[in-house]
Amino acid sequence: MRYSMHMGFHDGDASQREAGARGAVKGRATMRDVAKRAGVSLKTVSRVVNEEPGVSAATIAIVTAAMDELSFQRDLLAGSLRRQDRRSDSIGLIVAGVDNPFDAIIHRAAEDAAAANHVAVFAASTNEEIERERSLVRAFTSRRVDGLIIMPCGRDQSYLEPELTAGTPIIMVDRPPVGVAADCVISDHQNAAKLAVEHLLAAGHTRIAFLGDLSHIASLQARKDGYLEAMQAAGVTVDPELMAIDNHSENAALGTALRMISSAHPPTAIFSAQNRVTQGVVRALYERNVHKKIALVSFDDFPLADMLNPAVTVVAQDPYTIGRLAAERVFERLENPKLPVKTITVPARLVRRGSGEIPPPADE
Amino acid sequence: MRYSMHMGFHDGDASQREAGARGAVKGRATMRDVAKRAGVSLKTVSRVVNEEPGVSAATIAIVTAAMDELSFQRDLLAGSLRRQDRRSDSIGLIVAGVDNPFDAIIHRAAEDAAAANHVAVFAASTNEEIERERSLVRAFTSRRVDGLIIMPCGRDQSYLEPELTAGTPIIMVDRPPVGVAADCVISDHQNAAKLAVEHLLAAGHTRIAFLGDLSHIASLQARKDGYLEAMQAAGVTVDPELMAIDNHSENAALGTALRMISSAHPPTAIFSAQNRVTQGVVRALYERNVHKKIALVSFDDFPLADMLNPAVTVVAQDPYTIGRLAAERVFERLENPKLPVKTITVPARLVRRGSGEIPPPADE
DNA sequence: TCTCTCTATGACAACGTTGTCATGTGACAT
DNA sequence: ATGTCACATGACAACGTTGTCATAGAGAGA
Repeated sequence: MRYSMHMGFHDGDASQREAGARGAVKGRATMRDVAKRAGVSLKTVSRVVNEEPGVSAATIAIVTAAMDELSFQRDLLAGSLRRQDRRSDSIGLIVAGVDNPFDAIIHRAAEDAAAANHVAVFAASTNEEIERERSLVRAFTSRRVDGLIIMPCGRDQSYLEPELTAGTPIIMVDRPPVGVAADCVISDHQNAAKLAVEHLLAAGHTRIAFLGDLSHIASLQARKDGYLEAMQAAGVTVDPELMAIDNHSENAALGTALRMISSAHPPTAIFSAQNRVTQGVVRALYERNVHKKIALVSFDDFPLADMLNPAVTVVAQDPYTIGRLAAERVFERLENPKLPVKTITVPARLVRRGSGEIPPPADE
Repeated sequence: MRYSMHMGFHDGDASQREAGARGAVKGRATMRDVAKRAGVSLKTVSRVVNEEPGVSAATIAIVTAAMDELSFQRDLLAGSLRRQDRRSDSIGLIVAGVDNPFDAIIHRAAEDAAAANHVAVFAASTNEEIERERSLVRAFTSRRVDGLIIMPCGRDQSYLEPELTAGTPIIMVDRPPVGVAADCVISDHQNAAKLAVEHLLAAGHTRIAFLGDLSHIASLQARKDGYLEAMQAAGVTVDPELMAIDNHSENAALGTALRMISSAHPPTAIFSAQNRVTQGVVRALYERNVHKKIALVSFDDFPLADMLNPAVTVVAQDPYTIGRLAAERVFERLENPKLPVKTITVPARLVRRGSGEIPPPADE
C-alpha cells in the first residue's frame, strides 16, 4: 500500500558480468543515470518508480526499459531520508537468543506479520545481558527502525523514554517492561505457573522443587510467584532446599537437579520454569533413572517433548501468537501513535502428557 | 573501528516525557540542532560524533553536553548515504525458516560475527519458496545491505548476477549456488550421507529406506546421491518403494513412514535426510512400536535426540561454524572484493547413539 | 485569435549526514 | 614587524531520493 516492490528490474542479464569481474565497478545505477539514458528528467523516473499518476504510457515504457538495461534498483535508504514520513520500512526485534526455539518462533511470527507490510526485520540476541539490550536498542534506533519488539532482560527499561518520546513504537514481549509505560504481549506467567503447581499438588505432591533460570528476568519472577502462591494456598511449606534459581544454562540446571535428586530429602516432583532448564532436568532424571518416579512439569513446550518416556507435561505458551500480536501492534501504533498503552495477555495451557501425572511414592 | 557506538546520549531523563505524550512530537534532534545549541557549526558536531581529531577538549565537552540534553542520536542511514564507502553496516540473512533449529543456529552465528563488526542483521525466511527467495534479495539489496548470506532454495541463482556485479558480497550456506559463481559454505552432504548409509550397510541392512524433503533443494539431491552411491558400491539394489522425497512437512514424513512400515516389504532401516523429516519418522516408529526394531539414522542433529529410546544416531552438521564462516567471508570480501570465489566445506560427523546400531532381523 | 484549463514534465530544494576546502587565530621563528 | 605554520573551525557541496512548484504545449471555449 505504501509503495509497491517494483517488479521487472531484477532479471539482469549476464552480459554485464565482465565489467564486474574486472574489479573497479562503476557502481550502482541511480535514478539520474536512468533519467539520462531515457532522456527524461530525474523526477519523471521517480514518478515511474513510485507509480505516480501523470506519466504518459510512452514515457513509462522508455523509463522502464532504461531501468532494466541498467538493472536499476531504487535506494530505499535515500528515499526514506527524503520522504516526510521518514519510514525505513524496517523494524527491530530483540530477543534473548534467536536460536532459542521459543524466541525463534516469535521471530518467525514477527517476520510474517512484517512481510505483509513490506517491512524487513532486524533480529538480535541479548543473551540476557542488560548492557547488550541497551546497545542493541541504540544500534537499531540509529538505523531508524520504524518500531521495536523487545524481550527485555533488564530490571529497568526507563532508558527507552527518549525513544518513546521520539515516537518509536516499542512493544515488549514475554516480559512486562519495568520503569516505563510500553505495550506488552505476554503469557500470564504467574497464573500459568500456579496452575502447573496446583496440578502437582492435586496429585498429592508436597515436596515440589522449583528450578528457574536467571533471577533478573521478570517472567521468572512471575513464575516463581505463581509457584509460591499455589504452595501457600495449599498450606504447604516450601523447603528452601527445593528452590534453585539462576541456572544460567542447561548444564547448570543439570547439576542442580542432580544435587537435589541425590540429597537426603529429594523432591517427589519438579516444576521447571524454562525450556533450557527443563532439558537439564530431563537429563538429570534419566541419568539417575528416576524419570518414571519423579514427576515433572515444564514451563514452555519443546520439540519432541511428547516422544520422551514418559512424555513431558508442560505449560505450553503460544509464542507464534505472541510474536504476531506484537508485530501487529507495532503497525497499529504507526498508524495511530496516540493509542493508549495496552497489555495483551496470551493464554497458556497445561498439556498433560504423563510426566506430570506421576504420583508421589506411597510412603510419603 | 569504523565508527564507535557513541556513548552517553541514551540516558535521557523522563522530563521530556510530556512533550512526547502530547502527541505531535517535534521530531528527533539532528546535528544541526545540536550545533545550534552548542553554538558551533554542524561540521564540528560531526567531528565530535565521529571522534575525528582536531577538536579542542573544551568544544568536545560543550557539544557532548548539547547532545545529551537533546538526546541526540546520529542517523546512520543519512550518514551511510553520504559516506563514500556507502556502508550501511547491515547484512541480510536469508534462510529456509528462522524458526528451524538448524537455520536458527546459523543465524545466531552470523549475528555474533556481525556484532563484532558493529553490523546489524536482517533475517528472513524463504519457506523454501523460490519466488520468495528472489523477493527477499530485492528487499534487502534495495536497503543497501553490505552483504548477503543465502540458503538458496531455487534451482537457479543466476538472477544474482547484477548484485554480484554491483559488488555486493554474497555467500551461500548449506547449499551450493546454481548458475552463478558465489562463495559457499557447506557440509559435504554427499559423503556424509554415504557414510551414514555405509554404517547401516555394515550392520547388515539391505532394505534401507530414504526419506527426504523437497526435491528442488540442492542439499537433498546431494544427500540422495550419497545414499545411492553407498548402496551401489555395496551392490545392493534400491527398492524404489523405499525412496520417498518431497515430504514437505513433518506430517507428510509421518505419513510416508507409516505407509512404508506397514507395507508388505517394510524396510529394516531408515535413512532420514532432514531434521523435520526425522521428527515425522520418529513419531511413526513409536506409533507402530517398531522404534527398537527398525534402525534409524538422521541427517541433522536435533535437541534431545540423545534422550529418546533408543537415542537417535545422526549425521551431525556444524551449523554454528557454517554461519560463522559465512559471515566472516562477507567481511573478508568487503575488505577485498577481488577475492576468488571459494567453497568452504565444514565437516559433518556420524554420532552413534543407538538407533543406527539396531541390527536387521535374523531372518533377513 | 485569445484566454483558460489540463496534462505531462522538469527545475530546484530538501532530508541528515560526511568530504573538501577555505579561513581565522595565535605561536614561533625570522 | 613580518612570514610561516599548525591548529581549530566553518562554509558549502554532495550522497540518491521525494516534495513543491513552475512551465511548455495541447485542446477547449469565448
